[in-house]
Amino acid sequence: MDRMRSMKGLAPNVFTYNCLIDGFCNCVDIEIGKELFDQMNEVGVSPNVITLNILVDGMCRHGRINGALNFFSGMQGNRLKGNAVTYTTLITAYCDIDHIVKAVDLFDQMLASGCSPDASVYHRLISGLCKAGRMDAASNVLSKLKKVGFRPDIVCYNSLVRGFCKKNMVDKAYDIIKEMEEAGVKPNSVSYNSLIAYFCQNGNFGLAREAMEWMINEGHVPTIATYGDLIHAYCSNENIKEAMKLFNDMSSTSKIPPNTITYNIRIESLCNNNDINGALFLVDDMKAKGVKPYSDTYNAMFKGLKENNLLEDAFRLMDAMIEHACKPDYITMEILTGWLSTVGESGKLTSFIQGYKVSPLSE
DNA sequence: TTAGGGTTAG
Repeated sequence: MDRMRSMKGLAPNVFTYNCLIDGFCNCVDIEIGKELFDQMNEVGVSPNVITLNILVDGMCRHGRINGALNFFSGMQGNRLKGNAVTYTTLITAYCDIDHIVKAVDLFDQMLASGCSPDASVYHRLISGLCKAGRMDAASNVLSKLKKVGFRPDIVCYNSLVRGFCKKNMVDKAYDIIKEMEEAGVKPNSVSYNSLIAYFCQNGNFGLAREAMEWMINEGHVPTIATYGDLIHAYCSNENIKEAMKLFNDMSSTSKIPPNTITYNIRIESLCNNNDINGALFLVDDMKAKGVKPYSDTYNAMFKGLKENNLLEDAFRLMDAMIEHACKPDYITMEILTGWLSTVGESGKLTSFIQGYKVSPLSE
């Protein structure tokens, strides 16, 4: 931009600034984005609503949601009014941090300010309310959405199905599915998976498998999440045989190979049953199948190894983490700190944190 | 040429 201005004598316009601010907000530094915003005013380029939205979104993405709201409020007093995009961004951000009251408040504020919401604003709010388990309010917003002439889409319906299932209101979930069919929005695998998850959580394997059949008859294949739910539920109910069967079916018949989460479910279950060798075998199996273990895989293992005080195996896995650049998270640290300090191996932990291997059998 | 992407498993 500097070269454009000085060498070509071209003045940057609002597009130039918006692109630049977006770049700084997304990957470098919000403060520079704000400085550029101030600079626009100094050089007489008027920011538009897109400039506002870029900054609001940037602040939200950097966890500065209240800062974003303050910035927005400050602008509203001046010449910049928000639009549906501004409100969607803020409502989504507040929903994500479970400040659902604030999200609803912003929605009301939008209506009061005369800014007309689009379908997206309704969708986000419904999704947020469903996640928060506020199904009455979600149903309410759904009615409003329809009243003003929008139509819920598949994602919006799925939020509702899931929300009702989580609240043990499965009849309501079925009502939504019925409504979807009537509205010509075909339930998809996500819709069925919500029902399957509900039955799994209640240990109702008969109905879970029935829902899976229903899903298949409707032309949807079970997904990695379908299998994950079922395998987890079978493990929790100590029906390891059935869990194993599904796990093996995944690679052979279903052509959906188990992923990291599927492995984690089984590894956790084996560790809980003190079958450490079985769990270690699965970690090797992951390697053989090219499935990458993440910190939670290691955490499950460390927990099991700690219970059984199998230090050498833990050192081996700590090295594997270093080798594969898998970063320990706070859970890893919690498990290892407690364990290694009681057995007088805190030195290993220090090396581990610094990214050095710990295993080479120190004297 | 610039802005918002929301639903599923551990």
